[in-house]
Amino acid sequence: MNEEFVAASLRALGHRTRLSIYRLLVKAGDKGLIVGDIQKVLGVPASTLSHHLAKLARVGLVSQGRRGRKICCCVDYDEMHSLIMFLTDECCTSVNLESEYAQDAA
Amino acid sequence: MNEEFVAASLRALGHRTRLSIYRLLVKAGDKGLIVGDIQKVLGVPASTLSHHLAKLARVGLVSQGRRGRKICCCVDYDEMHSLIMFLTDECCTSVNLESEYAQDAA
DNA sequence: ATTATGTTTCGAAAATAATAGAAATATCGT
DNA sequence: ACGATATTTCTATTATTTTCGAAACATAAT
Repeated sequence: MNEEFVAASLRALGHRTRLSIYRLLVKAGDKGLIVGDIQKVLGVPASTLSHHLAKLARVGLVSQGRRGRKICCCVDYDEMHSLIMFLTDECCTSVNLESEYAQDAA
Repeated sequence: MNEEFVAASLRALGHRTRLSIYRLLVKAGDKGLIVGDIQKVLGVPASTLSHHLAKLARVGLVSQGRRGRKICCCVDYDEMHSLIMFLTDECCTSVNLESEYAQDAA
């Protein structure tokens, strides 16, 4: 996770609609959500939604897979964990680092 | 921390230069850094840097205070902690959702 | 007061991102 | 093969962001 990639990931999440999409997918859990269902919930035009999903997928935060003629979207938790880890380790005080070290110590 | 504010904060960090600025300030620690010093390290024109700092300050990730004719910039760790907490609680695994479903089931 | 220093605001250009309708693509059911 | 459904790609428009020089502003030193 280099700085450029982290910035791109944060930028992907740093948009109202995309953050809503992401949180919706988190709520949906492992089985994910069909693009059409996301559209119904958020009321975004199909092409706009597709554009936003592509942006989330490009940085690996969301994965997509075809299921018949529908496409299922899923959160990639590893990616979010890496992101949170970066923010915690590289963008926080040593207070946080202490707790991490504590885990190592324990 | 509502969704709109979180999106704005992520957007503020989702830019190469601004993420570099932020990390630089984290490294600097509690005493922070003078704008001019940030400029020397990153080699960004003064007006551009000022614009980026304003963007980080607007969402509270960075605070600025005048010290004589210089201006000192400091990371606001609470803000970053809130952000990380949001991502952890609202954008992570179903561990959280289970507890939600658990409420329904209970 | 004047000058030097550090930073911001102004203003305008260039780059990037967001939006969405229409056409294209992929798959299913018949 | 054909029509229906789900989604993407194309294309264009509009909106936002980034960039940075020049001018303005604030403070300090003389």
